[in-house]
Amino acid sequence: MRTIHHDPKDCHIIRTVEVIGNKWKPVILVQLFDGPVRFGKLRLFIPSISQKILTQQLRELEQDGLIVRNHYKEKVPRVEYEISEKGKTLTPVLQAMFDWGKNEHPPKS
Amino acid sequence: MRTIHHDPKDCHIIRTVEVIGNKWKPVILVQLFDGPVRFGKLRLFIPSISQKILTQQLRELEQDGLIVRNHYKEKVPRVEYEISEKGKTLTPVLQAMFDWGKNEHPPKS
DNA sequence: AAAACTAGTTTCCTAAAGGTAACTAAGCAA
DNA sequence: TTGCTTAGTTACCTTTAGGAAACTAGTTTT
Repeated sequence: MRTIHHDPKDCHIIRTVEVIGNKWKPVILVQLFDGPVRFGKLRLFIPSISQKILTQQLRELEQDGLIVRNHYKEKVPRVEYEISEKGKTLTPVLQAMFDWGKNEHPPKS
Repeated sequence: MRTIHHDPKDCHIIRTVEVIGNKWKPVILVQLFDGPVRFGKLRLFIPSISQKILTQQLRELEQDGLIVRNHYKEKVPRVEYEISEKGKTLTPVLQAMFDWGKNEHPPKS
């Protein structure tokens, strides 16, 4: 895996980090792996994220083609986010991160 | 994988992100998976990182027990960094990130 | 004695990320 | 018509991350 990167974009790891290497995106994506979720439910599932940041991260994930936003214009506005086909290719990454946090780096006491 | 996290630390993904979810740590760790590397070599392998940030990230990785710093007091100072046993448990995470960047998110043109 | 090499540290600065709180718009319900 | 709900937006601010450049200290080569 060791190589010199003249252009940072030549590094596979750097490109991955640019897409999901921030505080919230992995958390959001994991929620969506179990099926589509509404905006309000995401706020419930991740209480420590602010509304502004949640919206912002969802927009970026949509722009990167990892999730799909479905706006149902019913009586009351309903917006559901679901993982895209490209998003599903991240399963091994997120599963490995989940497993590591669970098994190799559990909360202290 | 979906669960409500009252305390953010209860989320396995969040704990993982806190340790390796920044711009440089995954890149540094990947370099070390192929064997111990000297400070100067790391700078060559990752030309886009600044010296200050490289030192800082290495210190944090050492504090988190993911790497080991070996200072050989020879004629000319020689410092080698190597992956620790705990660091090796991150292999599935970093391998998945590497593979995703390579196969599912290649550089455009 | 001067210059170079290794592995840093220090200071100062900019940019990006994240957070709080208040506001919005459309529809519905009392 | 006042208020509730959903899914936001906006303005403002703080914190964190990252970077450039200069300096350091011990040794070694010329």
